[in-house]
Amino acid sequence: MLINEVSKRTGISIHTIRFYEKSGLIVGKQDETVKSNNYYHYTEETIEKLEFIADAKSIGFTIKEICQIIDAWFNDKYTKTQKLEILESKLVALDQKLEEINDMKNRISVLKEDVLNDRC
Amino acid sequence: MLINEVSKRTGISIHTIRFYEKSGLIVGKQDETVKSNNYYHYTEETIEKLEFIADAKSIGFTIKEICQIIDAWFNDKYTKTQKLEILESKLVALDQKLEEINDMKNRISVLKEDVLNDRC
DNA sequence: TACAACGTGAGAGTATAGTCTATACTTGAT
DNA sequence: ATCAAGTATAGACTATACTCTCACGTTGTA
Repeated sequence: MLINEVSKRTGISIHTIRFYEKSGLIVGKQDETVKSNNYYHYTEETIEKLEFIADAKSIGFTIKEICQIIDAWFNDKYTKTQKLEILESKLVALDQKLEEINDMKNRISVLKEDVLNDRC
Repeated sequence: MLINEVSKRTGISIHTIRFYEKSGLIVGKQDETVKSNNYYHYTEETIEKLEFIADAKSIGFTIKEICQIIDAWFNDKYTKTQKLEILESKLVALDQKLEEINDMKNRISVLKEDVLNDRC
């Protein structure tokens, strides 16, 4: 499928998709047999990746980190052991985030109590 | 205390502290009785705020959001009801983040299993 | 009194993650 | 054949959150 369809299916703008391609998150293929244009073609894999990217971004992963995860997922850039290490490190980071968020919830709850009881 | 001490106690650079002051997150007071300089003086409240800011930033709150929380905490800019609404909305946002992070943990665990079993 | 260390304000520079514009070529429907 | 809509490339622009530099005045110790 062409970029327009990818954009429509994911809700991610064409500009942003191109930006992600430049950043190495996704890869389109040009059809060698067609010489009149240099249009990029994308597959279902791109859709999957873009959906993953959207979720990963919303929880605070940077593009570099997302790139690592995608490489550990789709590419042969890393060995099996390296892939497992990368994924494990992300799980550890997520556990830490869970903890930090729970701490923050407690702190804000205390603030709320303080406001409620005019201690603030 | 002066900015240098604030910086040393919080580990936040003087530049960043000034940036936070410009952004409205913290406020220093100039001593009116001293006319030879215009040094800003900070209190323990500033230290508390800066520690809160560091934690809030690390879980993904933007400066605008942190500003809102601090105003709901220290300022009289908002009514009691408004303060409670702001704090409640942040708690809801944090609960949503917890959910998203747990979802991402599951997804990455699946990827890990796939790599482990050479399905990837 | 010299001078290093500290303080201020203004503004330039950097990194990240887009977002938009301009130019030019291609495709597809009429 | 025409022309709107789609595509590619390069590069400019924006927002956020710093980070650094410069110029210059102040303070405190030798």
